[in-house]
Amino acid sequence: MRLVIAKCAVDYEGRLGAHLPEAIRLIMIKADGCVAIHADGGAYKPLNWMNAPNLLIEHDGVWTVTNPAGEKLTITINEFISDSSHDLGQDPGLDKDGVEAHLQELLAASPEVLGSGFRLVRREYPTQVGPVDLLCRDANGHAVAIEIKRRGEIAGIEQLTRYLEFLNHDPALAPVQGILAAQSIRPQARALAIDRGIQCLEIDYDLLRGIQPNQTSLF
Amino acid sequence: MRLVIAKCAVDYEGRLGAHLPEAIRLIMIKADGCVAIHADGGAYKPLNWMNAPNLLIEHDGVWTVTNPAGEKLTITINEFISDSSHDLGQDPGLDKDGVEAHLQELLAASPEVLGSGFRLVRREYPTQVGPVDLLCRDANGHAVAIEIKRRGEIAGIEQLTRYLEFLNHDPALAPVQGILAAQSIRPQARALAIDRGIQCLEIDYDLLRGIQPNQTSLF
DNA sequence: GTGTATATCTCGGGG
DNA sequence: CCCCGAGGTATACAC
Repeated sequence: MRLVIAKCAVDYEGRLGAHLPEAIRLIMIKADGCVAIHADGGAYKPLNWMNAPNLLIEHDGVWTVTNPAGEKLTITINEFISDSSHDLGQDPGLDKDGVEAHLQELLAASPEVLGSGFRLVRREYPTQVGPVDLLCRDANGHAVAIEIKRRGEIAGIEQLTRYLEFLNHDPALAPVQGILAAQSIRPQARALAIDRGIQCLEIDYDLLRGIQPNQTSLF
Repeated sequence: MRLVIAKCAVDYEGRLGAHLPEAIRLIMIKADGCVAIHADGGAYKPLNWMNAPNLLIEHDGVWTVTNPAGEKLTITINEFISDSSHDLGQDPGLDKDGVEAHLQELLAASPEVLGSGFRLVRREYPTQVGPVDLLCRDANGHAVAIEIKRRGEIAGIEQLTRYLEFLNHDPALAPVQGILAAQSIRPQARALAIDRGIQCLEIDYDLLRGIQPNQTSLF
């Protein structure tokens, strides 16, 4: 990784156009060739950037970064303040815990949590407007579509509403009931769910993680 | 801005849990106090981060960053390789060109592109659930709500659906037709649009930019 | 502060 | 390769 502190102006032409007037900034060049310009505020977003793969040409204080998509970043450097390089090596990567995928795995393994007698038909059940997280049958054999979220918000209800709209076009499934399953559900999402006849279920992630799939019916 | 290259392990506990095993990384600390951990690939996203406002405590090679929301980032440093600071000053900020607002300006100036005989009623027509990008009247004088996007996706159809729902409460407007105008429209968005009786229009931005508003009716 | 809409969104997965 | 959905989305703006 190369880190350059420099007084520079930056121009981007690609998906849109963007211009940065001259100022002192950090230019970060990573081992994979990607480039990011950072100001001294806002942890997350660079002011300008180019992702790999791309081509960096340094010529007389003007750096040109181009990529196969035809995007172009031009860095005009008027004063170098610092320039250093370090070999960081390969990163072992990030372990995450508690994302939606985990919740989906756990619920797929223990559909009883969603309702007594529930059994899983399949995960990621496809529709014309995207896949439903879980499709189940309830104790009476009726189809139930489950949308899983870490945080239940209005968008989740909208999403489930779309799926139900299309699932109910299929006579082999209709009528399909809907459940929003989330670790927490905001009052507005709950209100909208009630209005649309969608059931809300708050799921305790830690509790669920403790349930072994083959022990749910044991005493 | 302080830049530290160090062999470190990182733990985040907050909206989810995330763990980074020990490796050499860049730790970036900005003037506003926010912290970002970068590996040597992927220009945009840090591996871990904490946005301002937060509190950074350095204690014996263990850095603890906490914020008011109760999130916590722990950086355990086993070896410092480099540690430098620079005063970057205030950044003048970024100028952008070619975002949705531009498309809206161009379509507002040339409503004929949306349909023969279309005329503009107003931009950002207010409703209870947010402003409609364009409200027009078609050749027959019927109201048409236009939602403008660079890329037409499902969210745009949902948005327009909400607007239409409320616009149709107004007897002076109802019935209101809907159009999604975008540079490109995804198949799922198109499917949902058809299902809801919303029209899709793909707009050529470059072509539109070439049209002069007062020349559309000239030969 | 909450809610809503945008983003050069990034990133990863599946067909 | 495109398409789609999740994200610790972040960020800006209106109410």
